[in-house]
Amino acid sequence: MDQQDEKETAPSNDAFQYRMGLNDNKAGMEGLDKEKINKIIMDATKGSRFYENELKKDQQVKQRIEKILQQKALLTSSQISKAQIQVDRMALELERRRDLTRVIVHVDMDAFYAAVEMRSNPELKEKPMAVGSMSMLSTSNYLARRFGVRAAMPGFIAKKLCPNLIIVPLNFDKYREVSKEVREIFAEYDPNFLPLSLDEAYLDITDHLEERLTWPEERRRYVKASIVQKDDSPAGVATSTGTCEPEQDQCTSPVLFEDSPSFLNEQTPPQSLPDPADIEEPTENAVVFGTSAEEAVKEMRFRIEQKTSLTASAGIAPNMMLAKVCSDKNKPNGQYVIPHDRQAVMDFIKDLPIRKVPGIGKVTEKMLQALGVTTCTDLYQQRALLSLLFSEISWHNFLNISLGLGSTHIEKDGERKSMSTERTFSEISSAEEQYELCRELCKDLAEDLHKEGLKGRTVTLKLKNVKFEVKTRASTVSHIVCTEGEIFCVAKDILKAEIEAVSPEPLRLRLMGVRVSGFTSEEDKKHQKSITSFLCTNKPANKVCSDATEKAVQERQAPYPQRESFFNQKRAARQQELLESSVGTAGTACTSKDQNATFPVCEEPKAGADDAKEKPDFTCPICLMKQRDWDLEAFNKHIDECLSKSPSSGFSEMPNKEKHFQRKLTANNGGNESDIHTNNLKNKMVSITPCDDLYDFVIDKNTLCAIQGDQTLQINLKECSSKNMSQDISNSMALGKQAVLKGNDKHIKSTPPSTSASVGESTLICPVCNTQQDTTDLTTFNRHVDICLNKGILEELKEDEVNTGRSLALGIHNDSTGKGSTSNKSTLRSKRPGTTHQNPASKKAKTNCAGNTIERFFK
DNA sequence: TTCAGCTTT
DNA sequence: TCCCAAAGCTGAA
Repeated sequence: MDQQDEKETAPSNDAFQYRMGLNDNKAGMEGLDKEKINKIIMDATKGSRFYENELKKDQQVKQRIEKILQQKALLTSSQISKAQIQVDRMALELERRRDLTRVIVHVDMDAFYAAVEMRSNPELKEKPMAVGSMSMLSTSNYLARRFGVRAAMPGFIAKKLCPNLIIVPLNFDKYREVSKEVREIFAEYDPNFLPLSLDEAYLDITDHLEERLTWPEERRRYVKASIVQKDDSPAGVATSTGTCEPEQDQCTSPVLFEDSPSFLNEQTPPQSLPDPADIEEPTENAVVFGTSAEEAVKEMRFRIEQKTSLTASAGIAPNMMLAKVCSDKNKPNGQYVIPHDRQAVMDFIKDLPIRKVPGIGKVTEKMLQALGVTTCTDLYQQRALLSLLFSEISWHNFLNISLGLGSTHIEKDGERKSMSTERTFSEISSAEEQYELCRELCKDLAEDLHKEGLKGRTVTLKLKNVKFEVKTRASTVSHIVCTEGEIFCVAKDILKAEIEAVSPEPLRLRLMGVRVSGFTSEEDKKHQKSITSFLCTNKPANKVCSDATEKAVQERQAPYPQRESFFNQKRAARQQELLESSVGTAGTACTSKDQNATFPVCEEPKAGADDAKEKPDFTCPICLMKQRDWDLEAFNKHIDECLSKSPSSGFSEMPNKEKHFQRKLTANNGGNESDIHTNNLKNKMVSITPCDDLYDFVIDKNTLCAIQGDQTLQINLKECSSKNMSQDISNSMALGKQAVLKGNDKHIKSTPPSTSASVGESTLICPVCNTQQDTTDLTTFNRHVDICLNKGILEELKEDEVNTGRSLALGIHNDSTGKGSTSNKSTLRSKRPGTTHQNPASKKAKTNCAGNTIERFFK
């Protein structure tokens, strides 16, 4: 927003002078002069931790400058001449491609938030006011700016500059509402306009202008409406009747500047003087706008003001870079145009300070200044030098700027690349509170991600300590994360590592943020769906398939008999048991929804057997890419390559069918967690057979975290008694409990399904065949489970083959049809749940448990 | 490629 | 008592 128009124009060696800006201090006006403002700010900040950190950052910039100057000193004249030739060649090419045909407009609302607030409360118009809080201001009105009160300044400092300053809290809903009205107008000039924020947008009005030429005068005629200030009630549409004279008291347009020129009397800057033939005389309250770009933009601004009683400034130029610079030129409530010819562009660029150019900020300005570059002319003259000292991207950018070039087509941003949330607070030093906060952030972020249907693989934790030092720590996991639990599982490990890094000192934080990036593309998602539904026969419908998909799937399945997988049969049996055992008890273990969830509702849409034969659809189980038109050999080779590329990891990356094995859950978390609080959990097998299925399990010191789709179950192990823990776990799962279970008071009280879980040495129940094993020895038990699993998958694959006509074989043995070849078998190793995620502190130390290797390949 | 920090808006 | 969100760049590993 208006941070741009508040961009400091004068560079400074002082870390704080950047808060200075235009201080127009008109004669007779109340306000402060520059020195006074500087002094007040300095007094208010000097010695603070923030100040110390700013000085530190300043030092770092100085070091960068020194480095670049050293590099410069090493350059020979021949290097520079060589570079000159290259750069000039490039400049020539850029010149050749210069496009002056588009008419790009950058529109920026004046002091937007402040103006909206003043519109709501006209009393504020006569007072210095700002929008924000004591910690930070978003913007200020022009009266407050005379005191040096500016955007991005903390409120408490602003108060020192201007004790009478009124600080109004932000109200985004209100700003969004007004923004919507403004955007409706933008859309009439360019339906593909690009909003940058609530108060700023780029428009390409080239097409509009062409069309405009054919418009009759009537279409360019607007009646000036009265603007009666009411709370949040802007003026009627511009063409409405019943207007009042501008001189009347109620007609307070524009809202922002009582001393600014009224719209129609506005002093047009010399460059933007319209062709006298172009503008037509207003008659009474009507005004007719001409057909030129300037007239169209004036009309747009007029309509914005009429509709919202807020003013906007605009820049008109052949490209986005120039348009943006222009919109700042006659701010507030003005516009500026650069005619569409090369000379006009070069004239405009000539003395333009580089700092005015979007993309060149405080640091870049200082670096360039150290090299003697302050204007765009300097930028052009030093082009060879810059090409040797800066990265390619940077010097290309500099060259473009110095030629007055910029993007000529307005492109909406591509797909979002990350999503984050962060919070600033007064110091938090207790680890417990930090984890709690981290969870809260994960929760918020998960909700936001859910709204946009995003899932990513990289979780970044941002921490700012009380010394204002910012740290970011990222962790990329092999599985997709999107739920609170999934994000938290990664984030909390990063946090833990950071807490431990400063131990025994506490980590003293003032900000924490969580970000998720590395989003799966639409294609990935599709393939992900394809592979998971292929491999998973028991995922609750809403977790993987949309309702529509599910319906379609079911319809497509209709001609085929409902097939029960080995696992499903076992599950169904357990369900039955569960239901029977819970009859008559309060708090039934499984809801009807749960029951539904145990039946195959999310199968891969199956084409008929013939179809399958005709159109082999090889989806690689590793990279999830559909490998169409490949022959078997190529496909297997592809999988082998994928496997060799794919990082070894915990079970979380396994396709869902393999996740069945996760129920063989060891409570030993990589060895370091030997102090698992609970009672006998250490190195013990926790066999969990919940009525719902396919959970990811994560155990840390105190928490067992079971994740399934959007559901996250957390069981605080610390607060579970060893006797009841298995029940706690199974109960939670049986009820699909989503709440965080904490403390005994929150434990589920209903009668537990007695057979679904077991803990400890006395009862080990095989999660596959569901029978109790007469052993307390872990190895023996694991062996049994392995045998069961292999048996199970074999049966299931056979069934699959019968039902789909697709031939599958187990790589560890011969294929069951006798037609397979083991020579080029591809292997998909299902890993034991040693670790479920990467611990940032020991990223490389992933646990790979032996045994239970399922090798399968598709044929 | 990934990560961490920085810059910019 | 000095914000928040997102993107892009850079240098290092």
